[in-house]
Amino acid sequence: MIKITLPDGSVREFEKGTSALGIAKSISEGLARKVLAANINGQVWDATRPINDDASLKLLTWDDNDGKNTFWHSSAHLMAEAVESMFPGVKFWVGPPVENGFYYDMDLGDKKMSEEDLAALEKKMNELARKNSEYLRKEMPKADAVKYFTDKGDEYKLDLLSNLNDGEITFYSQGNFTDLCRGPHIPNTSFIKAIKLTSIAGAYWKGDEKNKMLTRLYGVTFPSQKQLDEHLQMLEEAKKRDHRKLGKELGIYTMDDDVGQGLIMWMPNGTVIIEELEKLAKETEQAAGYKRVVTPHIAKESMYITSGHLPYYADSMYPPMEMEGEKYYLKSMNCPHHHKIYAAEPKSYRDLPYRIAEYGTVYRYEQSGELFGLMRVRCLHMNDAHIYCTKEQFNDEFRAVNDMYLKYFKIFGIEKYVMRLSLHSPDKLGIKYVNEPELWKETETMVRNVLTESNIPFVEVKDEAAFYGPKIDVQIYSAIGREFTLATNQVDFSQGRSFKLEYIGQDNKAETPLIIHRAPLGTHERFIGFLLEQYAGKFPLWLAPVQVKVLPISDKFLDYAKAVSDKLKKSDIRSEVDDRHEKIGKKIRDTELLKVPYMLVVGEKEMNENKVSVRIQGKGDAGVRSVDEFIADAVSQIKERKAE
RNA sequence: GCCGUUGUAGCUCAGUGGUAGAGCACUUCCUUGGUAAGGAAGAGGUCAAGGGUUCAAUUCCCUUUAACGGCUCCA
Repeated sequence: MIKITLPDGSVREFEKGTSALGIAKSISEGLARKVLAANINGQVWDATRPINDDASLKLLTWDDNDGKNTFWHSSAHLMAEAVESMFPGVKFWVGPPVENGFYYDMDLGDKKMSEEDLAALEKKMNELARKNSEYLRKEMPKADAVKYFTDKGDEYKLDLLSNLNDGEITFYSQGNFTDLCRGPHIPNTSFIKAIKLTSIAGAYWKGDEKNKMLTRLYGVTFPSQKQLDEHLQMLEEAKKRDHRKLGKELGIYTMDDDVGQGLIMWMPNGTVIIEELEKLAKETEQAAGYKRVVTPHIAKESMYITSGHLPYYADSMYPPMEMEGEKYYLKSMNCPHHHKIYAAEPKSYRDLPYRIAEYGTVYRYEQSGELFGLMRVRCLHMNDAHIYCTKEQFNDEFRAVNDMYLKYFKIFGIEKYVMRLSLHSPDKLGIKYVNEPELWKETETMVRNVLTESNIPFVEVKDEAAFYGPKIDVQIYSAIGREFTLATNQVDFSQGRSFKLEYIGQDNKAETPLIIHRAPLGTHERFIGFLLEQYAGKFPLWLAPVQVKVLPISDKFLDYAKAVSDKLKKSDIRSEVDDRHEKIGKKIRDTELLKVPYMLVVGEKEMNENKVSVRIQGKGDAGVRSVDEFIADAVSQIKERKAE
């Protein structure tokens, strides 16, 4: 007999060699039908695998992440079985679960798979799933496994094997499919009730662009059709929030082939938002002791050699223009220009911290395949600033920048983000990172300490630093789930020396300042793209391009509507009149769809009493009020930058 | 940059080897209507661009270009 400790702490005895599934059955049949896998002593196991020693056990179902991942991993095997039956000779690489489903990478040889094959593959998978095939685990000596794949001519699995030790080799089979696999898997294929293959894509083998491109097939499965339907419904909803769709519908921005890829043209509505954001940034930065500067869009090659950017980023800069024997580059960052401003006048320690800010326009030649709506573009406007400070001042300065982020996040109601401490990778010193191991260590510790002291939760990621120092990135997710860096706060211990920046210390000796690069509002492009999705196009009053639309009941009240609108404009409220010859229902509908926060309906009653009938976007009729009352209220909401 | 898909009216999308269609938007007219779509008429397209096959190409093939889904990259 063995002793099994359950999650509630109770200990029960079972026959040696019983499985998690057997234990589930002893509790209830209903539970047993839901068990996908089990956590045994902290490790995820097959629910059917015999347990031979005392253990702690947690049964895993769809509601556990590990259970769900096991389900999707097993689905990937089922998909592979279907692919193998339709594409004989296919060689498989790996097929892991991912956030919303699973994929399998494969080499189809000279065969091609197109989206038309997906329906047939789904059908095949459904057939195979209904066979209730069990997932069978088999251990094998490494030598046998190597022989098996050598005979098969499968270089991919041989590559996987080369990283495994003897005694660790396990195979799983279901139906006619056998795969080298660590497992675990669900008990049998009948659990997989609803299947959707979502897309075909290319993916470099081992994620390295020098390697062969494999075919990656994505899918998602569920234990019931209802869950799949809900999932698909959710994806549809997410698409409605996509900033590219909303940006077009709301007249925020446009792009044009004649202008060029990734070059955003801000339309009047988008420009209003830009100006509001800049106003916020200027107020905030002025209060925090920043001075504003303005710098040109181009600079000579020599500056980017000094800065050290050219060797690292030449590929993603627009090629240089030649003028009178000099090469000029469009700037892809503002820092070098700002360093020149720092250097323009001698500095004493009394001048530090020296903080200069600019909404700088930079150009980056991003790879064409990476361009993505407003989130990844080639011309961007950065909420940039550089702080030059002493080592002693660093902590306070860096922390003040973090506080500024958090203040902004509160204004915009940003709650779903991840703070990422991005560190260097020691093996890439001198290649991707400046070769200063000691300074890296020192500054990384400084940054980590600021985060810890401020009680800000964060994750640490290696090999994501800037070439000149570690940084904190704020990671957000687009409506369709893509990850982006929204804002960034970086330490730079390198460029100060490259530019020979100095200040005279108390001891009358020249010192090099530390530099903080920061962009709490990121770029206009990415930030507004993010806001569009965050608000689903329903901007709070202070940001809304059109804040109020006055809707006359009929043309007879057009003059009154215009008078009301003019009065609003005098109080700096962005107001328009709907002067079309349409019925009020139509005007309301169209204004609702444009997500204008307030509609003021005016007819005979309102005109006679100098009032307006207020309607709130998405909420409906909010009653009659005097014009002055409405204005006072709106102005205070705008001034406070109220979230709603 | 790489793999795959797509490109038809301002927008969303049908359709076809014999020089194109809907809804919305737009223009004009009728209607002056009280809280999410009033009616009628009209205008609008080198069917992404270039080349090829064909008696004939928007449709089939090739190249280019752009967008989209991924991969790689992201100071």
